[in-house]
Amino acid sequence: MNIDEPNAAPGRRSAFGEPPGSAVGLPLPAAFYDRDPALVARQLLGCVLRMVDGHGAVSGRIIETEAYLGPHDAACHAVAGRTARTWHLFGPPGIAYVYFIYGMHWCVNAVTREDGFGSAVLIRALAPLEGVESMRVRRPRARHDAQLCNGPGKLCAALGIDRSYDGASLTGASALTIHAGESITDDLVLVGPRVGISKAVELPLRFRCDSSRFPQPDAD
DNA sequence: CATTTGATGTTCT
DNA sequence: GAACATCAAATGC
Repeated sequence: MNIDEPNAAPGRRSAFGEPPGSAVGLPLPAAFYDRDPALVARQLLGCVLRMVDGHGAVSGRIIETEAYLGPHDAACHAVAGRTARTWHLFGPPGIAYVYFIYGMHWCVNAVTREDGFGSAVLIRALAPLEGVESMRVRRPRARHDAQLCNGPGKLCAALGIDRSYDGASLTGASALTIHAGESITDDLVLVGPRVGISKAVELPLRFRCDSSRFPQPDAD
């Protein structure tokens, strides 16, 4: 796979037997994540975050991300150093950094750059792809399917991501993975400052795209 | 519609 | 003790 174009057509479809139209590709390799988190955040748009448990696959296309650059970035958890909480944020590229926020929500990041450097990309929103029924069970208060995964806490609830996935590999051979998906051209990408940041520079580090342009999952 | 507020607990100052 | 990479219900138009 060419990590500079992870969603390019060749090799996009995986051999894992996804239903036709799921557009789930190969798991992204660790080298994909061993780069500038802002670039990784942009290129994760259109890729697929996927959880496989005893009940089957639950997944969604990534439609919003946020980059956290490193210890020099006042909004990044790495500013506090490598503590028990941020241990995996400083881990090798391609693992998950999962943390608990506001007393009730989990958030999942893809760790970027080399082992020992604390930077990551927060996965902020998904467009549901597989396992919508499981998502509805896990998020009974969501009134519409469009609201199952349209926030960082919501998508962790919908996929069942919690502390037990902190430090887990995202690159394959595990329950939680990120796969190549649909290519997102620049004209579909909206860029803005990070959400809810009072400190730190207001660089355009948030990336999002509209889910309506993607192939829709098969109706139930 | 938009804006405000309550829930809830960990982390850091 | 305050802040927090949030969510959903309640309130105000």
